[in-house]
Amino acid sequence: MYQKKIANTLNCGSVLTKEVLHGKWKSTLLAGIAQGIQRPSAMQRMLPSATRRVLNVQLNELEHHGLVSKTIFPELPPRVEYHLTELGQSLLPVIEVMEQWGNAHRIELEHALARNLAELPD
Amino acid sequence: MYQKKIANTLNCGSVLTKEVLHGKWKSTLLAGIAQGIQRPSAMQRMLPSATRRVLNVQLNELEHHGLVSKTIFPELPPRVEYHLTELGQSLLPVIEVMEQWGNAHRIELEHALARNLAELPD
DNA sequence: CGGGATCCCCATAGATACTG
DNA sequence: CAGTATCTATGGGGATCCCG
Repeated sequence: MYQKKIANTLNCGSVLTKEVLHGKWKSTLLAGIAQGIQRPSAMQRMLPSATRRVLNVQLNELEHHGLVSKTIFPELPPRVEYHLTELGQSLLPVIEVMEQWGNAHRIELEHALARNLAELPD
Repeated sequence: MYQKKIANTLNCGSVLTKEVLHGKWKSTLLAGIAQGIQRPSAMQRMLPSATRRVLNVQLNELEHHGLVSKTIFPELPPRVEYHLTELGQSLLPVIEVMEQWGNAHRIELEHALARNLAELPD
């Protein structure tokens, strides 16, 4: 019988942070929401290569993790807005640090990652 | 990640950072190496639940990404040491920020992650 | 001691179609 | 416009065995 994957050692804080950010579009979504991109349709415009389903899945995860809140307006046409919670806002500086490090070392990183990441203009 | 289908948007720096840290044990490995745990056998002692193979895979990735350097001593018994490169050292503050955020919000996060695990499909 | 090679499971996420 | 259901498949990571 295949045993469940070895649980992550949650006593390591960085692993918790990685867990919360785990997902292909999460950091981008959080940054986008922080910048005012709050409606799903706008997010799709921001990330045209992400499917609606995946965005929904990740938004749901972000919501369940307490990083964003979801507001449904009972209108026609339907309107939904996502906002950062306090916890989500507290994560922004962390994303910002990651953002800066990634940008600062973009050249070296892209070279090293070149075999794994295809270039996409987006 | 799934770059063969849809490549990650590399114009987002945080995605680069996530790519580099992508892997179950990478942040722990980097922190360990920074603290002087440089030999594979020591890493296994530090992470007894990680298999040797996975540690090797992730160490190879870290090396390939330019975060660590590998030194092989042609001795008997064989000896190998990993050291942080400058790039790897520059990443330490980033991990530290993630570490602190994760620790600061441990309670809420563990609650949210546990709740997430409890949510099974109907 | 250190590092592969092989096999296998399942979580993430892509494509598509459908509902309200 | 927003969200869900089903299907598919890539690849991360676990177990195990074998080599220098």
